[in-house]
Amino acid sequence: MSTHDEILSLGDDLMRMHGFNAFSYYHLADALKVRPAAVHYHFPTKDALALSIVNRSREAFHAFSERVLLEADLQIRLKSFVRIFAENADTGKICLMGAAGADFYSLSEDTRGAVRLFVLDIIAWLTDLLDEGRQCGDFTFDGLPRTRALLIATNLAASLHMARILGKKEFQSISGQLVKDICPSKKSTKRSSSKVRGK
Amino acid sequence: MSTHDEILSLGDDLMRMHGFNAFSYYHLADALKVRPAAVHYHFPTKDALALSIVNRSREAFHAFSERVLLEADLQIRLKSFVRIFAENADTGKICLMGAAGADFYSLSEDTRGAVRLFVLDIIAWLTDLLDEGRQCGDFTFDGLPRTRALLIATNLAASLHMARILGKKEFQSISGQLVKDICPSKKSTKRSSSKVRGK
DNA sequence: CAATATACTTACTACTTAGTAAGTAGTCAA
DNA sequence: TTGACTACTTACTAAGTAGTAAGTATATTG
Repeated sequence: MSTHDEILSLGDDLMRMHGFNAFSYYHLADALKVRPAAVHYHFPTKDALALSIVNRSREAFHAFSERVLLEADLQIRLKSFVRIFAENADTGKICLMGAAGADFYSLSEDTRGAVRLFVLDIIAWLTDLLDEGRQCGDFTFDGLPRTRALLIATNLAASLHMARILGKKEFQSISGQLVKDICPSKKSTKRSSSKVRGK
Repeated sequence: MSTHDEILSLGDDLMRMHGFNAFSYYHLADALKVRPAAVHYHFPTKDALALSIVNRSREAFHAFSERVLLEADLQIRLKSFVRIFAENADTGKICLMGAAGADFYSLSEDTRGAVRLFVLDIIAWLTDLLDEGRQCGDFTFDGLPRTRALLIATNLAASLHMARILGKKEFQSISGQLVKDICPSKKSTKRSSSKVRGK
């Protein structure tokens, strides 16, 4: 991998592990065994780096959405989406939405715009998946597909914070129930369960 | 208010607006019209300040949970909880769970422990509310009350990120649907809505 | 009235930070 | 082979960082 791409990859890791204000050109340079000025050569300002990190993630999500089209089952598509977050929970990272949202006011207007487009892409993809899934009976939920997409995205994003604070097992509880909530099963319905299950 | 308390209040604002690594002793001192050393007098290290900020929020939540006991209606208690987040959405701040979760690895073990206790308090309170509410028919949901509490807490936490990235209106959509999801209404059920409502 | 404690200030240190300017080694094309 | 281009390096600056040491004004108390 080129130095350019290694900076982007490490920058993404650092941004989602420690936050945009918690790493410096020195940290990047030191880890990649180059001088800080080499990082400035590829990304003149820290904001230029942030912008590239966000756009790289956006491209990665486009690649994901193309890849997942090979899978016909909509429930499995959803689970593939959840798996992206599960991998981050394992490594202790949060998602870019969570990281960029927390550091939002440290970013330039351009970078905030890129974050906005990135999140809109995710919400649009999830909205379409849910809409299509409800029409064919693969998913069951109340309200607008877009609102449900926002609910699921916020669940997954903050689950990564929960995994850090309370432990990785919490991610499994949250994401497991989240999938159950919208995937209709044969045995149980919303109403019947209100008394049989305990605390 | 004393300088000590003003530092705590402003520190809390800055931590939740810009992040733990995005403000300095100078920022605090400058805003409060004192010298940076005065801030060190009250909070010798930045970590001591972070710890106090977290414990202050925990105490504030205890006060909230006592206050809300005056309200008998469990649905209204839930809405009071949601209102705390709505106020943050308005001012552009995120919640301490979201902020401390993002900056988790910049905090000391002691402070992380305090964050854990703070989040556990919230989850315990919400779990009890949901459990009691399901038993008396005020709330309807699948799964364990604690899991549902985690789902609601993560929804609200990341909704504040969404409010920053996509706009404040998104918070209303998310929190509105979240409340609808568990508050049984007379007219609509989970199943009947799957075709009448559009995208 | 003297001693003590509180809540600061001034003055400082050692270090980190993003960013720049100028130079260099290697490649590649005309 | 010369001249440009890429991908760096060395060397530097100005500003910001957490944290410390010593001094000071003002109450409070024995």
